Amino acid sequence: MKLKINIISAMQDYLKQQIEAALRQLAPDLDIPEITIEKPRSPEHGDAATNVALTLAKALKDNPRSIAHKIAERIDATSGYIRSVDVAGPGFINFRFSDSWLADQLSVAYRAGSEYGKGCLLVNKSIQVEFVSANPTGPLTVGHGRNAVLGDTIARVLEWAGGDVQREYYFNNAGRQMRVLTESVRARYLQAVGKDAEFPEGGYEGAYITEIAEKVRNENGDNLTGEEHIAIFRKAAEEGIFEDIKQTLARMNISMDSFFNENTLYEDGSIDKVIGLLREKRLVYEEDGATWFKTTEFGKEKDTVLIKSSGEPTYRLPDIAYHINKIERGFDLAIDVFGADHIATYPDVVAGVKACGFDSEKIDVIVYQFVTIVKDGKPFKMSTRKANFVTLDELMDEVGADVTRFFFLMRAPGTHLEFDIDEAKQAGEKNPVFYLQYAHARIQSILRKVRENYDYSDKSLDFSLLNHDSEVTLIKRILEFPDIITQTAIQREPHKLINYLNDLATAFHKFYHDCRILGVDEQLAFARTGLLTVAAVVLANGLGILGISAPDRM
RNA sequence: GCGCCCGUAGCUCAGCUGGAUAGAGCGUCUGACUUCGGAUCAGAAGGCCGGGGGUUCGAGUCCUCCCGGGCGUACCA
Repeated sequence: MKLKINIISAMQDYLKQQIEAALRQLAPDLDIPEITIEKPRSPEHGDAATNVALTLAKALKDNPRSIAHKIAERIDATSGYIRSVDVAGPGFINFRFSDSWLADQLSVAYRAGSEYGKGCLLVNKSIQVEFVSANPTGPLTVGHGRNAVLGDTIARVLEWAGGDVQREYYFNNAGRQMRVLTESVRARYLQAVGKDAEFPEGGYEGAYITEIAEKVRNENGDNLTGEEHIAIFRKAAEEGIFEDIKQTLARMNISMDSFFNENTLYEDGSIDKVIGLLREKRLVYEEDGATWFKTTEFGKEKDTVLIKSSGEPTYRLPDIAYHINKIERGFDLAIDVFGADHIATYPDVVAGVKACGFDSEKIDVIVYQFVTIVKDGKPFKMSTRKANFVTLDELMDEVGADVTRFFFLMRAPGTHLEFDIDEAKQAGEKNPVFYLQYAHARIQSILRKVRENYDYSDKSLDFSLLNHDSEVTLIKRILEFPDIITQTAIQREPHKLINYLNDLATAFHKFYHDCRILGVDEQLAFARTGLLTVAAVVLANGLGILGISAPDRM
């Protein structure tokens, strides 16, 4: 389905219907194409425009402008929806919304109150968003931040579109990573109690490892030197790190609904079942002691190992089983959020799920490009193992959770994000997030003053009094909000919501400079108060979807 | 080598899936309230949209070939 943003959908439907009716009169035999209505870039071209006349020039054997005129004169401009229809440029038809229609729509938004913007696109859809999914080998880093914030924000916007959303964190506490981690903790422990321990090759060097080792020592004493105590270190490492991770997420306004341990897929036989199903389809074979998946059948250059000759599965096998598990749990849609480095696994998983007879269409992926950390003016290479990373907690200590979330969301997921630590730190007052928050706080301040000075009542608000350019611009922005949410939910690109909120805040600030509330005619003052009430709702709701606070004072 | 992503103002990035004169923030320069919050607003400067071909009424957007970055391309996760 083609869906254009920035056009109020009711208006869009109305215009389409009008144009179709005109076309049926003009050319009864014509196969009417999908009519696109868009918002022109320049306000001079009206509030909405269509290019049908240009696209139909060939089919109708007429020049676009002539067609456009014929359509335009068959459209009723006195219906209440629009106040003008014009033909312009090479054959565009431009429409202008009527003041009364805008006032009516604003009134609808006003009555919706804090619910304004909620949609029904995904109502009755159960959706799972899986994100973060970092194995418990260390604190979350700035690198994980983009994943976490994107996943949570997309979950929020899907909820606003009516979806029933579950946030899930998938982890593996049984693989090689965890063994190395455990060995690292144990080595630090042994060193602490004065034993001559060799630090494992490629072990985790962060200070948090030493802290966990210290904790084990405090709780269990100095006698865990034998190999038989390894489980204690493992458990301490996993639990300690997971606690940190959950706290970090909570600080960022993120709360998971479920944690899924990869291990359950082994325990409940899912792994064996997948291998069995793939074997039935003759997509699996043994070679060199390993079990291979015939990914060449799906256009890949090489087949892929599912079970190593050591008998240990690669991560791809549980990944397939896990996604089948999601579908079996009944989700209508299962979204994965992962970084560009995992892109290669996605086709294998989809192919595996499909081959096992499940509907892989229900799986969707959001791939985001890497975050380049810039520190002291130069790129900063990070590695969890080497412990030369910046943790999310450190970042939030410096700039706060709101700024952190905003930075990760302000760019399209598909583009590389440059996160300049120094800039974020010194951002302070000029930070873009404050522009939005300030607009909200400023409106709240005005609303407080109105309550102090007037006996404000919304019983008989007359929004048709709002005719100033700045008022009309703000109203139009406000009316775009529900469509922006729908669009963001479909495209899963939260930066579009940010751009919109920026435009909205700009429209408000402009209004503020041009139009006063205190001291003008009371009916007008009340209408403006109503307008600002809705503007504040949109800012608060928009920021809420981004997981960012909307302060009343700052 | 092959696959995916990216290349737009000095810097960081938008650009509504092919529309009209390519935008914003930061930075630079110039202006603006004796009343609602100057964390604001108005204006200026700044561009061969990496480059060449092509597709059509129309290309930053689509196809192709180069150039330049990132990430994959493991019996690592």
